[in-house]
Amino acid sequence: MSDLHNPRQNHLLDALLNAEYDRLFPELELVHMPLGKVIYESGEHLKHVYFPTTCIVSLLYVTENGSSAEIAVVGNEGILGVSIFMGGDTTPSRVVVQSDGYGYRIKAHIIKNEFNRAGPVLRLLLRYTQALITQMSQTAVCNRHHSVEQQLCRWLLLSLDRLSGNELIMTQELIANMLGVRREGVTEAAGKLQRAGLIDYSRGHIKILDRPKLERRVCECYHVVKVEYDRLLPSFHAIAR
Amino acid sequence: MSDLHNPRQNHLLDALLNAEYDRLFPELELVHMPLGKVIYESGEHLKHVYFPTTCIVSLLYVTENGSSAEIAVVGNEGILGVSIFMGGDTTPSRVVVQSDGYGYRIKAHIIKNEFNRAGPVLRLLLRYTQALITQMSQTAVCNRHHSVEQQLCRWLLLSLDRLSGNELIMTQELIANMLGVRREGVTEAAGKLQRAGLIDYSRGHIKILDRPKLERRVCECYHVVKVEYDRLLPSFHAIAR
DNA sequence: TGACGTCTGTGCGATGCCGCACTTAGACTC
DNA sequence: GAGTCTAAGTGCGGCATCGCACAGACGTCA
Repeated sequence: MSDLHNPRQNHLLDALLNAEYDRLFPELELVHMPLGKVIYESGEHLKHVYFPTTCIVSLLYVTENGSSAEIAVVGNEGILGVSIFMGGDTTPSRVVVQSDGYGYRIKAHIIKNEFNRAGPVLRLLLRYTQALITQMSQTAVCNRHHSVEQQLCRWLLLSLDRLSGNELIMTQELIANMLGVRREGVTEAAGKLQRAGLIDYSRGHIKILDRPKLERRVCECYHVVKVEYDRLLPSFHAIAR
Repeated sequence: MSDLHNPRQNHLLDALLNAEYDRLFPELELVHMPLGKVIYESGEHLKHVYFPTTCIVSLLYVTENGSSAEIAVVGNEGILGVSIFMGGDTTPSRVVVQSDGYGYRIKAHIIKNEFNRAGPVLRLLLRYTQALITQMSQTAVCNRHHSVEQQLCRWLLLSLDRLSGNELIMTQELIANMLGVRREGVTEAAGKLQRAGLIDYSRGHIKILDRPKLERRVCECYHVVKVEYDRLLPSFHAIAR
């Protein structure tokens, strides 16, 4: 495997002790996760958990009339498929790749076995799950109280935190689906940010020009979640090792 | 202790094997949970988990400007303070009693010890936590896409499911705080439901007259969550025993 | 180079919710 | 029975977002 791809790029895997890492390593399968790929369909029985390394993935809920809303974003800080070890084996959410990249996956029964050792892996995964719960809750509040523009800022920052560069490949149409708003609403909000010099975009490419200003314009929701992630998963090494 | 109060009124406690139940029983402390009582303040270090029996409790997130939104409802089907065993020891949410009643609490370190046995109690609590995650996620979607009236129906049904009778003690002002909308918005929605003969209310007393009609008027969110709870925590006995 | 498809911008009326102010109506107290 | 308090109803202007329609603008590929 090339230097390009290394399981330790995922923060959770990187936090493991050598003993656990060595047990899991042979079971890790590198997978390409292309833009738009549906990792789990709503209600589907989950066969693997995924540890994203360079991709970003969205957890979406889709309503009966076809509209959708993003519940959470997961990148190299996290894991997909928590319901496998939480005990449900499936969830009503749909999981879609939002930014092309790679990740490692591992068969459900392997991670379950590891989890059932009730050691550092269990503790790490549960702490991550709690951070995820915070993100979901804050999303609910944000949907209720904040403007499209603020939510767009939040979304950009969430994505940026999980990327190496400062450019996103993403159309306004797709962002609108994530946020559960109209495409025109995103156009308007993005236009404002562009005019203010915070971002620059064209035809599916978004460049972040001024992150500090973006952080000042975003609603509190972004910061609340970030603080909670940092608190729960600080130096990862301190938790699991 | 009178027959009125019995820990087995809480479904999670009721699902325990005798071995686990007998270990926990001496540690259970009956507590009155009066309307409006703040069980946990946002960010506070949690000292107990609570198993509601006759009360109903709301998980709220409060924004900087003072507006709030309910993230989830917990009654005798659940437990409060999941972050204790998830590993965070605290959460950014505020937890407030929404309907007067009782519950049992247990010291944090006791439930942690039990959890760390990695047996049926752990499995039960994690499955419950997953159900809770579903409720939170669906709340986020509902906040985004559904009308105040639909959300009021959902809220009424969620409360009703956790009560013995068909009457709620709750002002429209408080409901508005839970839903994160204006009081007048609730007045309008409740007026419609009353005129349609689904409910009857006056000065803080709400009677549900026609539950089936309420279920037909509610958005899908209610049903999605209910189905998931039933799936994850079916006959509780099957899980833990 | 030209044609087509996709992405983005704009204008419009409709709507649902907001914030505020004020009224009406039960319930409780003295 | 009068006064007081709280819960609930109503009216009005404002605003954000919606749904729809259509017009440019950029890329791609023949």
